[in-house]
Amino acid sequence: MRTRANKQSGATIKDVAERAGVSAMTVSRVLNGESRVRDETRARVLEAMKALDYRPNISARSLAKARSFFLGLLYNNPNPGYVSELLVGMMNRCRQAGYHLAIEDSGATDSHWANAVELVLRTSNFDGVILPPPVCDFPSVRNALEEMGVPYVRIAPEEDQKSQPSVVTDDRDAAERMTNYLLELGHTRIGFIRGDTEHGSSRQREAGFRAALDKAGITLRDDWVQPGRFTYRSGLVAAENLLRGDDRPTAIFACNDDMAAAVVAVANKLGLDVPGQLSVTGFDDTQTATTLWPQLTTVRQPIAQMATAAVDILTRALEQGSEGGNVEIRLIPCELIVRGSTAPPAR
Amino acid sequence: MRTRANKQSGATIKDVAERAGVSAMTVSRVLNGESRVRDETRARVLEAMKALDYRPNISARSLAKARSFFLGLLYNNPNPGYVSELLVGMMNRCRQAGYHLAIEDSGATDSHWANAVELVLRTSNFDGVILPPPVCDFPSVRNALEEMGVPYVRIAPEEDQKSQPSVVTDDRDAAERMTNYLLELGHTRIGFIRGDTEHGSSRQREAGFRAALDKAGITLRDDWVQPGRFTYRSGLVAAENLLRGDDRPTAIFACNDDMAAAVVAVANKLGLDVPGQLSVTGFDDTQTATTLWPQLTTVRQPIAQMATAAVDILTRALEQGSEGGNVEIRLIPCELIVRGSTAPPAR
DNA sequence: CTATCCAGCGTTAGCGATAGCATTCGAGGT
DNA sequence: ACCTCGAATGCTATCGCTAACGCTGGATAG
Repeated sequence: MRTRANKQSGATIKDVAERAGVSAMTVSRVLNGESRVRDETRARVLEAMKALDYRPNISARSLAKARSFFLGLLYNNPNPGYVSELLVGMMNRCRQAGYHLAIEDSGATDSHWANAVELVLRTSNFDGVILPPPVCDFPSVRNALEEMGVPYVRIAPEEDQKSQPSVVTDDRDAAERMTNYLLELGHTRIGFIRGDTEHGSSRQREAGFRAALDKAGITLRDDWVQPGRFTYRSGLVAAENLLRGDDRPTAIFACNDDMAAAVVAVANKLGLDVPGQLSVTGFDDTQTATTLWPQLTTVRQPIAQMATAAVDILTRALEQGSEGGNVEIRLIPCELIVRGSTAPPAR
Repeated sequence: MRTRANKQSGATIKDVAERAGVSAMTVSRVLNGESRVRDETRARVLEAMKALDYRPNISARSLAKARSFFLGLLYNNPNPGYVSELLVGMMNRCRQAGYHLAIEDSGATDSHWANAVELVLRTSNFDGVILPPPVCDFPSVRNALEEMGVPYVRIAPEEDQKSQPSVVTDDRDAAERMTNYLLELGHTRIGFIRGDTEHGSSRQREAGFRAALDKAGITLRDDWVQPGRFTYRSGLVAAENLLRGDDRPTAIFACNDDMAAAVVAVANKLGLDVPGQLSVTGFDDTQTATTLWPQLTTVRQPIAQMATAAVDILTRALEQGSEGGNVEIRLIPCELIVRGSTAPPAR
């Protein structure tokens, strides 16, 4: 055939073999870094590869090895900063491990994903898949993956933390620490803005927040807990509800940085000084946290590190096949970052 | 062989063929939606596929067709918001066109990329590659791609705009329009913060800015043009230089939103009211623009749309092979977005 | 009534690489 | 001198799919 549109217009493994005076198998061995090749032979092969500008055909390799060396990231349009960091962490480790990373989105909710995932997997043959939140908690996605026998690792899942390999954080604990920090500053009138209820982390954070208040013996006012959806816009509404009137909190714990940014914006509009009259805390330490004035006191999730860990777990599992019976869980702790948006309450 | 680690533990095309009582070739035809199959036969095949839960092996197909149906995005860690929008636009079109998107990063500069790109292409067999800024202007990357014969499309390139398929914007014109808007508000004392000189768009924007001032007969003070690198931090420095002392501009044109955010932050620190005492404009309309208070007057680049266009050009070129001799260039215009960060100057 | 044509399908021959043995060959044991 | 053994390499059969071409039988043209 030898189409000219064929990418493999260059040399194939056979050409290299011929030129080096060995069999194709030996070239393959050199290619895969196997040991049973004499140094001199290896040198000849390498030279031939260079001379012919040989490039192995990945599809052929994938077919023969029944591996694609592609990992899929199935994500659901969360925060750009979050995704961006995920990608950085993943790509680093992928490169090290000799994998490539493909991304698939379906800006839809749980139900839409069932089909989307099926379609993706039908046309892609990923060796494994990584599920960040909130996709990691979509039952339909997990079902589809399990039915198709595709290994996956979840990042910061809420459900079934122990049954499947995953990377988890200590959101709850971090939220408690953050709240304690506010208490130590002297705040007792603290408002709270929830995150998207679809995300398990929202519940974790609220639990930590409440636990800290409980331990301090402070009763939380119902109207000081406002719903939010992790978006700036939802934060605006929540902040207005919390700050309207004179009987307002002296500190607000927002479940992520974007909503905290909204709180700062509303405070500015109302002429409230941050942090003089109102302390604000965020969560995630995304770029937003340092793009504001004042910069946000927040909790850093080492997202890139989590992503790296996820790839790590996945590739390791792939290398050792299905034998390694035990599911690997890795805990990555959060860190409290104190910046300019918090101060002791005005008296 | 029939490894059990083999993904293809399920049915192959032959099994389907057998069950449907046809040849494998016919199944392949059904799979690829070719027409020369009787409806009844097609139905039998489809049924057999469903019954056996058949999933085509992508590697085998890629090998036979000499196409991978994977596109690569080579990016260089710009702004998360930018990347995020790129991804959205690309993935949508990719899905429609039956392609997958893989991303590759090498948080390095031009020189580092030469090797990185080679390595990537040696281990990936993308059908084509998309180069957003600033990678699109790295000669080493383009050379590598051309040597390896991999088609590529550039987004918003500065060099060689006409020699290769690309998606371009009217940065220059948009900057001029933005400047005119400030002039119309009555500003004559306008400061400017440059972007990263590695990005061609920086120069375009500055050119547009200067052109508008020229036409209005306003001479630009040298110390009112400050360097910047598109980062928030560089914006802080630039803003402090512009705003220190009393003889300061009444408006500042920052080359992107993050730097504009920094200007707002510095203004707040100095007790300058935005927009009352200082108008600020950004560029890109990233998330930052609406996460601030006041929200930024800025220029929206329809990034997602540009990304879509890039995929479009690339896939179209791939479908028609190397025949379609003419290079496709698509221009996507920017849009001026007026928000709260600009107002007439105080008198 | 025969030649032509084409829709509909099958056969064959790869695509480029790797797995699993088979083979060779020299070193060391007895 | 014979045998065993293991390191280095080759042979062959796939991996699953598709391109290219070949065959068939009925519709159509003349």
